[in-house]
Amino acid sequence: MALPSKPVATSSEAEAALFDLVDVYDRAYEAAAAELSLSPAQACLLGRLDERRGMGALAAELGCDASNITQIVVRLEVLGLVTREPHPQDRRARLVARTPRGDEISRRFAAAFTFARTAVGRLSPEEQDQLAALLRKALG
Amino acid sequence: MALPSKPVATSSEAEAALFDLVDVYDRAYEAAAAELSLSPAQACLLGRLDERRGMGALAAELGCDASNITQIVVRLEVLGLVTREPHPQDRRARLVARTPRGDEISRRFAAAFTFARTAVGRLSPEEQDQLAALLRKALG
DNA sequence: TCGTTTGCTTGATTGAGTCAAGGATCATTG
DNA sequence: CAATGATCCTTGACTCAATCAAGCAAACGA
Repeated sequence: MALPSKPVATSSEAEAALFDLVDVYDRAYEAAAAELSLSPAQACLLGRLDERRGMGALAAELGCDASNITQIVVRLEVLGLVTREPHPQDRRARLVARTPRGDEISRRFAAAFTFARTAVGRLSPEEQDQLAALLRKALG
Repeated sequence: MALPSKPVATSSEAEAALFDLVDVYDRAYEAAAAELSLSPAQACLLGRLDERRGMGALAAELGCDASNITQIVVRLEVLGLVTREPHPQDRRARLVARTPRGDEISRRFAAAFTFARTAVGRLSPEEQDQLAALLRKALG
């Protein structure tokens, strides 16, 4: 399990609540991935393949090196969850697509990662709107 | 940079705001650590040493294997940021403590990780209370 | 005292992440 | 067209995080 991104000292109640939220969220994400024998990175990538994409697009969106994507995609390919098809127009490029089994695993991951749904579900509709508005304002 | 712990599909505005918050938070934490040439794990551990602690206590608190802590502490030790002192009563145990330089780096990390402070600071005091209450309720 | 538990380390392995370098293809331009 | 340069991706080398199995040494308990 990844070490929490969490300082010790918190100067306000709201900050402390943010810390706890992020911590619990990250752990829940990791646990949901582990249920399906995926790493968080694999789950993340798989979840972005509702439509097939190029390696470069994935790297840009996820903010990491292209060679990192290559690595993760290769592992997903070995697991039979994605394929790398040739790009019809550009023979340099590869399009990553989920296999049917990849679709199934992705669906099961979405079902397993209940944290956000559950947390939001504890609030009334008005509270949910409030929370969304406050977070948006806090995010600037 | 770590891949975001973020699904694509979000069923509500509040959920989407949570995703964004976690994503931005984690990246900010990583960036603040990088400013000081620390990994997130190193920054996390260093931040927990306001008082000296045993390896086991750190592992338990951070929810990982003791050998992982050993590894990270060794690197921090090489950097001159922590020491491992013998435990006065128990000769099996080691107490990890920050060096003066470790204190300085830790202080600078806390200063560099402005995200939570800044985010909360965008809210009025009443809004901060609201946010804290909503998050606590959502966390269950 | 003897066996067990505790606290930590070591070694091996896997995966994420970055960087540098290179091959292949595309696109442009002279 | 041919040459040049940019783009897309892969490979290799490396660092760090994380886990597991094994083991040592000290403490503890019967």
